[in-house]
Amino acid sequence: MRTPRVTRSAIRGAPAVDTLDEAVSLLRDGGRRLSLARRQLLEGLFAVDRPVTAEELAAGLDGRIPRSDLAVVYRNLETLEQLGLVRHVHLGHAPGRYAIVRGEPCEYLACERCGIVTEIEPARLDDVRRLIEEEFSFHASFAHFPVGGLCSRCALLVEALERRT
Amino acid sequence: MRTPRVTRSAIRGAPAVDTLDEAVSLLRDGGRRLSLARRQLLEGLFAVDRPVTAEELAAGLDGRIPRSDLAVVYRNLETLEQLGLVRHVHLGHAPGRYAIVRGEPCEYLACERCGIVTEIEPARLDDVRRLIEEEFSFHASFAHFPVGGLCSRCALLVEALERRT
DNA sequence: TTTTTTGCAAAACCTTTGCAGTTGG
DNA sequence: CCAACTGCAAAGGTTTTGCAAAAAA
Repeated sequence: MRTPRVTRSAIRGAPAVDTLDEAVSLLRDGGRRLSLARRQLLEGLFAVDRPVTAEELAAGLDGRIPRSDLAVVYRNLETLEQLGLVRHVHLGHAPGRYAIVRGEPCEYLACERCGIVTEIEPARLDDVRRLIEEEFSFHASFAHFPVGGLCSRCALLVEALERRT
Repeated sequence: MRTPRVTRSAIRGAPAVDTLDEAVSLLRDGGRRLSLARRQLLEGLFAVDRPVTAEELAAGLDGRIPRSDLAVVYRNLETLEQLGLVRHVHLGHAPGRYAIVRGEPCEYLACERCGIVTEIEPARLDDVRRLIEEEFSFHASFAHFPVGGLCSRCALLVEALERRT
């Protein structure tokens, strides 16, 4: 783990960021400035409202915002994440995906074979979390690193392949 | 996901590889040759018997095996993984760690704050797996991507930090 | 005006690939 | 002998860093 760090957004019940104005306030509260690049980044994140890569953001989200510098995008995502306005998820080996913090973080199941990703409302994983908590005293979260494994389709496929061995 | 691929080792109940001789047999069965580099790699993996990085292997595992070329190490780990002799795990943002397939794959809990990694005997996660299977028809595994979250120490710490906000 | 942020270039980091030469079977 | 493998160098993909110039407060 390179940078152990826990932000507002990592915590259940952390306040959501519902509007650009609210985001701007939080930015200012954190002693940071609202640069043009920053405003456009936030606009893009609000506009798509799904986890996107830094690359996609720098490329302008298909014309939704002006293109910009990739390094600046990364730097600003990092800043916004520290302030709890943004969070990111690692889906398999793919580049990280960033999203504005709106309500509860989504959690994810990611098939390691076909790459399909399923969003899960956190409450639906509470039993799983409880079980892990009881057994291991560990507070599991699948918002930053998803549940890995095989989707039902791939599981069947793999089972079939195995039988033919 | 760059390379969707499922190997012998990803499957519960896949045969263990307990000795170098056995590994060599499986290598030959797969139509591959036992080069010096390959033998030394296997020796190293058997010697440490814990997940190590390609870098550590190329550096000779602190003198346990001769140093070697990193690209060759990666290529051979890939080969061995395809044959089901090796598997790897991604712990946080760190480089992948490779281990010989000995019995059941370990599964892991990885704290996202302090980086501590806990090995879990797979059977102890069967209830969790069952719950996820029933609810989402998804076959979870925490051998390749661990359970993320906070260890109890960090959870307490974060809670304390939160209260002071 | 002062501190923060940008823009660009370069590097860092992990991993893969190409290719000429060597080796294992 | 010949396919498989090595060794080296180079590139690929993602993310970070350094620094002079520009912009925010």
